[in-house]
Amino acid sequence: MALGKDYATQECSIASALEVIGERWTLLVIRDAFYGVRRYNDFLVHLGIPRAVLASRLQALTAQGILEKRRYQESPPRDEYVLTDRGIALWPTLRALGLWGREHLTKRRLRIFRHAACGTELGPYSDCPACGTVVAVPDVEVVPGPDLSRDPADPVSRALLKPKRLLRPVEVEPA
Amino acid sequence: MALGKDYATQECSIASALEVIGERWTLLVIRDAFYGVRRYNDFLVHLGIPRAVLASRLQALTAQGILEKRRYQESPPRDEYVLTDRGIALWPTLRALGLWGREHLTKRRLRIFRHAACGTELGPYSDCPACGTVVAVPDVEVVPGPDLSRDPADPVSRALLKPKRLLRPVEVEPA
DNA sequence: GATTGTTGGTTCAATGAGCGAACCGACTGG
DNA sequence: CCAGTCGGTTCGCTCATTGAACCAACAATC
Repeated sequence: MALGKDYATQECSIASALEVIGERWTLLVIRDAFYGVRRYNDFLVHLGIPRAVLASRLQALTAQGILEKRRYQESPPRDEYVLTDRGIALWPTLRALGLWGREHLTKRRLRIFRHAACGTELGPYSDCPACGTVVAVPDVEVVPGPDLSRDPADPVSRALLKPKRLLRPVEVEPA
Repeated sequence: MALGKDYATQECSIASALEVIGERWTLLVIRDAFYGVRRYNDFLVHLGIPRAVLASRLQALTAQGILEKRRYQESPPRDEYVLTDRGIALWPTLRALGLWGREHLTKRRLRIFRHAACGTELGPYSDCPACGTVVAVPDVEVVPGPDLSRDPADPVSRALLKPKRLLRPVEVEPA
């Protein structure tokens, strides 16, 4: 919220959190990072976000230590943005938000999250009902649900149709 | 948010959720509702939110079925806003967000959430470590933590210094 | 019965953030 | 040499947010 003044006066960790991740688009950028999106252009086409806004969000998230900018080739110089531990710690929030949206708004099963080790669908707290443990983020597998469109327009969405683990880089085939 | 166009094209329950509760101030209004704030003026002084924005948010949340407008006296006609079941279902999201903010940003214990029945501090998923159950929202007690200021300026914050259960109306003493 | 205060708003001008389109520099591949 | 890609920046336009002022319905006080 643009560091809008007023949240600061709230003595509240929720307000502090919103100060950092509460702006428009920010949480969707982070969601995409969990799905393995790492590059400027992939965020761009997948989110349909204005370029200037994306640049601003990536910079802010990097400054906050939620994303890390990492050089992955030298010539031409190219960077990718990956979640830090602090960013990964947002998973329970995203999970709770997605579950609420699914149950109270969309009522569709768009994506299913499973324990990669055993294939069991995760409980609301990213727990594996079969193994009785809380599943770490890298061990979560995302698979398309029955209500997800099978032929999306953009290449990133198409790449995300393949089952994959969270955080693993998505493989976008060049147009 | 603002029903900005683009979230709509995302096939994602997180995006849908953000469409509804992602605007500036919205989640803080909901947080206050959990804390027992119910009246226009109490939201106003506690949040320091512009009047027009508060009116707009309350109306939107009511339209979405997250808050319910309820007449509590006839003359003069006065309404209060209380959380519906759909609103109460946002508790895990708020809890996750607050925990993240506390651990990665503020690093202070501002408020402590306990199981009212046994007094045990809640785990990250609103579970009671002592009883081994997930604690329902009305059974959660909020008490001020060691790092919370003891003499806040506004009367609502002052009223919230008393331990109380979530959702129970806060008793603000008239100025 | 006139005045003041409380509650819950609406209206207004000024500012700031988001938007889409255009542009740009560094490089690659043909 | 030319076209194309990637990761941005710049530029107007529009729309949302802000803070201050105003307002209507009533209650309590003088």
